Amino acid sequence: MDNEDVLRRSQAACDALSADDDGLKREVLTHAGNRWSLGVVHTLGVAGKLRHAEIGRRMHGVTQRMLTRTLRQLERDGLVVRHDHHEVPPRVEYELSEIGMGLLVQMIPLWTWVIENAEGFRNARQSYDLQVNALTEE
Amino acid sequence: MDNEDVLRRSQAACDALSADDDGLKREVLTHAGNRWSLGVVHTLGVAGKLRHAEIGRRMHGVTQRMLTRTLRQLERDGLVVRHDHHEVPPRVEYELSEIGMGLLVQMIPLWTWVIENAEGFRNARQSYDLQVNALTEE
DNA sequence: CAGTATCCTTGCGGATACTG
DNA sequence: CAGTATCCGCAAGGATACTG
Repeated sequence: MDNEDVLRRSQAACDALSADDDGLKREVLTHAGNRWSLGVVHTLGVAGKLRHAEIGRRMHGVTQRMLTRTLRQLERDGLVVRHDHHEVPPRVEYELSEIGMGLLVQMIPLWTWVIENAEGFRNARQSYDLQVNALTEE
Repeated sequence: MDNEDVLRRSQAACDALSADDDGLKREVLTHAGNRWSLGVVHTLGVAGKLRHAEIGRRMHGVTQRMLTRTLRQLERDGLVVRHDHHEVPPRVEYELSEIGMGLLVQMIPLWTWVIENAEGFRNARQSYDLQVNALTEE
């Protein structure tokens, strides 16, 4: 993919995102950036079908509230399927949908790239913050 | 890339993101999900070097405040370079950095996929909302 | 177990007015 | 022109306690 190709394809993609009348696509993209979404998608992708508590155990730091909220959002976006077995005590399992698996696949190159460029982000931020401090201390 | 390969690579990527002590990588990902970030990155990618007002003109609906804020954030993340010519009246130009161009490239497959699956999202949301309405109206 | 309910803080997004 | 300053509403994220 050469430089022109990049621009042509990004043009097409951004046109489509701009013409996004109801904001649905941007919303999905935003949700993907939320605190726990990527972790849940990944966890379910790796492990298959999991119960609520089991997901919580595998993800460090998530509270019950945020896990429930994230799962509801992912379910609403069609990325996760909720299986309620209607038992007492309750047993509810979650798994990635087809489309959710698709997202997982699409996210991987981006994640990999972000990880590879982490040092660059850190350096950029440091020099930026230094500059700002120097200015405000004048 | 077969199914196992997907899982192996997502495992590696998510391990790296989980070990993200300072949250820097997640932060960059979150910023990419913000309202105007993608548009600015795209606009600069297509047009090259642009002035503040020129970016505003090319992006429908953005306010001065949000544009400035978005540019500051992108600059802090190292995705955008700010050229202040120190003239009166002020002339400031922005352009994508190398690393910013890299993000643009990485985002394209994801955007394309989101656009292609927009119908899926819409359907998922509709049936979800219908179910919720049916439950709360009981 | 799988959630709600409540309360809180933070930051996004936006409108409007002002300035070097 | 390229921003600040000030206001607002809203949703994300989190802590804690309670429930069928």
